[in-house]
Amino acid sequence: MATSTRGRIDKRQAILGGAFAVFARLGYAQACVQDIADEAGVAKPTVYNHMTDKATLFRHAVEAASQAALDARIGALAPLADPGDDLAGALEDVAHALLRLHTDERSCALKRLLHSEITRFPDLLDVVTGSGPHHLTRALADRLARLALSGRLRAADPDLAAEQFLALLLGPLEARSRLGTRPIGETELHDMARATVCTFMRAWGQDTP
Amino acid sequence: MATSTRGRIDKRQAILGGAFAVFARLGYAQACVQDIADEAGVAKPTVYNHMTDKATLFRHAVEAASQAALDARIGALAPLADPGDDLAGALEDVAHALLRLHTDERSCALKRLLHSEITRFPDLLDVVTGSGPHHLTRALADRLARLALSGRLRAADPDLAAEQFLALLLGPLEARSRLGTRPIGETELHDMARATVCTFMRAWGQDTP
DNA sequence: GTGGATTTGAACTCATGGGTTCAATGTAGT
DNA sequence: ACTACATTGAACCCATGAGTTCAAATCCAC
Repeated sequence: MATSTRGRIDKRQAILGGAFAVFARLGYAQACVQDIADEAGVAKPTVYNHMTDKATLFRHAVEAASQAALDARIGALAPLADPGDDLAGALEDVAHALLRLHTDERSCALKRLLHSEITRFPDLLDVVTGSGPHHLTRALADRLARLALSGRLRAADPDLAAEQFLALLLGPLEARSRLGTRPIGETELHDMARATVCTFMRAWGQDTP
Repeated sequence: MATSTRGRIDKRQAILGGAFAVFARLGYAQACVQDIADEAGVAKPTVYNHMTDKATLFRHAVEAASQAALDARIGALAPLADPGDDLAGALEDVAHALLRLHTDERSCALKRLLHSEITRFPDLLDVVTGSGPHHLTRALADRLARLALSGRLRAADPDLAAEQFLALLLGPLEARSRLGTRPIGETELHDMARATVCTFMRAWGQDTP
């Protein structure tokens, strides 16, 4: 047939990718395995050749997407390693990058899937605590602790500072994006990043200017 | 006995209540109408006597629960109408009340349902924008504007202040409650409220004390 | 009581979809 | 070329559950 089956390419990747795409589009219950197989360009028995269940298929797909999202987010913290002499500017860059990463299609879908299926798949909590906001908070706290040590931020409680920075940044997202159904314009993202950094520096910047 | 259709109205409430309970427990797709009828203490045809669809049943149940949640949350802002001379204390009371309201069983279930079914029921967005965080933010912004007028807060942008207060307060909830699957202790709630108010006052309190 | 509407249980129809089977058809490695 | 295995399409089995039908039971106003 004219299908794209080229030898022994690892179909597993195609299946996981297609699975996440379909789950993201339809949710767990509404996604049927045939749709996933079609999306992956693969026959249905092939899916069951690699994954025993629809459930484990879901788990693996979410796990992979979750890990990828975490890597990207932690990577976005890089400018804080050497912020130069414009700390607020570096924070704003990081804030904007994080906003972009949290508003893209896959991230919104991932968040929806986690929220909706967490009762049916309680073991996804391990994936979340392993790659969810907790790890990102810790990574950010590490950066902030360094900055506090060099006297550019209040020294007290970098964990709390990181938690509040992310809260200030990402909290308004839900309402503004209408639960992730509305894209947010680039200028609005910049405004949100600036407002976050401005308030954050008032609360956590070096006192006695 | 007030109306000639008393029975009808009673059953309708029971059905809506049971529907929300079952939807909250199982999600939309997994909840079957028979379960809902049982939960409501009613026969299945009676459900279809009041609601044409499983879908409209879901809509009405979510709408009712959403409205109730909004009323409670806006009610929790009351102490800000007359905060006395301890503004931080009043803010902390409000913060704590809001945290309690956002962590109870029904609120978590409601949030899960909205996130998971928003793609299948886009019209629920109207319910959300009508009774979701947006209205709460506006109500809080009104209170903060009054306080700013009397010189007890920075005057600039009460809308932003309200948005950031709620973000600081509710943003950390997601990670701490593990997506709503873990109850948060009373002392931890108090700590969160205090940390929020402390940071909020540093950023938005009257400058030059 | 009586009559009209409502509720009820049980059985029914029908569509969906998870998971399997199987014979035919590649595809690798040797 | 030959063998061992992966893949494929199509059909199949079977559980689940939405929505309906209907006769019997129940309720309410008058």
